[in-house]
Amino acid sequence: MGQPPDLLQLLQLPATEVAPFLLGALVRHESEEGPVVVRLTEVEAYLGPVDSPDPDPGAHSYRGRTERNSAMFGPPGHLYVYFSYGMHFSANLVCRPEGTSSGCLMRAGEIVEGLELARLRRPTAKHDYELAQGPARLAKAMGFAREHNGIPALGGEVTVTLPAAPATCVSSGPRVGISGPGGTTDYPWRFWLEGDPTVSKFRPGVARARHRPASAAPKTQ
DNA sequence: GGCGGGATATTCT
DNA sequence: GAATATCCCGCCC
Repeated sequence: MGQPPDLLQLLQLPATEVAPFLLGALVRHESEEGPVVVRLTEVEAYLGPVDSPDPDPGAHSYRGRTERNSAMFGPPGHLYVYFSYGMHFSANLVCRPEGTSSGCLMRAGEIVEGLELARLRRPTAKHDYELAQGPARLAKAMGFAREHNGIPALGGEVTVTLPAAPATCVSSGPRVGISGPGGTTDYPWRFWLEGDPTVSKFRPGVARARHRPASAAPKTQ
């Protein structure tokens, strides 16, 4: 028996409408090493390219389809897993019909099954609430990596199950780690379960001073 | 527990 | 060449 029709139907909608319903959802990944299940406590919504009805300057797909982001243009209910900062993976659940681009970034959650395996994958976590406290941590605890980009998430290796009832105590605010247009309070598309200890700590997406090669030092005159 | 800085590779300009 | 949907470590409260 597959998913209740609710979920696939829900995933036809833009991520901004889907996101709050994903709070409390269970995401199960059955790998060769064993199963791990996370209960989502924090997600972020991303919409589409500049020339779409819902342009989103913070979205990877804002400048159109590329090899990297093509999974976001694929069918809803699949994963978009991307690699960033040269070392981390993060996973999205793709929304809206094929050919359009929208997705929900899984930012944080509580590991509710497969704790031992999750601890092995995240040896630096001092507490269990840190195992999936952040998008790259969640992906690592779940075992999501490059090979999971574009695979179905509604059955098979990965399964998403909605909670019996939509979550209460949902808060929303600006997205994390995005600076410039699209990153500020104009787009309050980060959703989380208020008070849950597994929700990631926000660091405001302000541009911190960056390491720069000496050759790129600012001109003084 | 909160900060500052470094690390790392893929992408697009 | 520069930015990035981030995390970890060391240090300081």
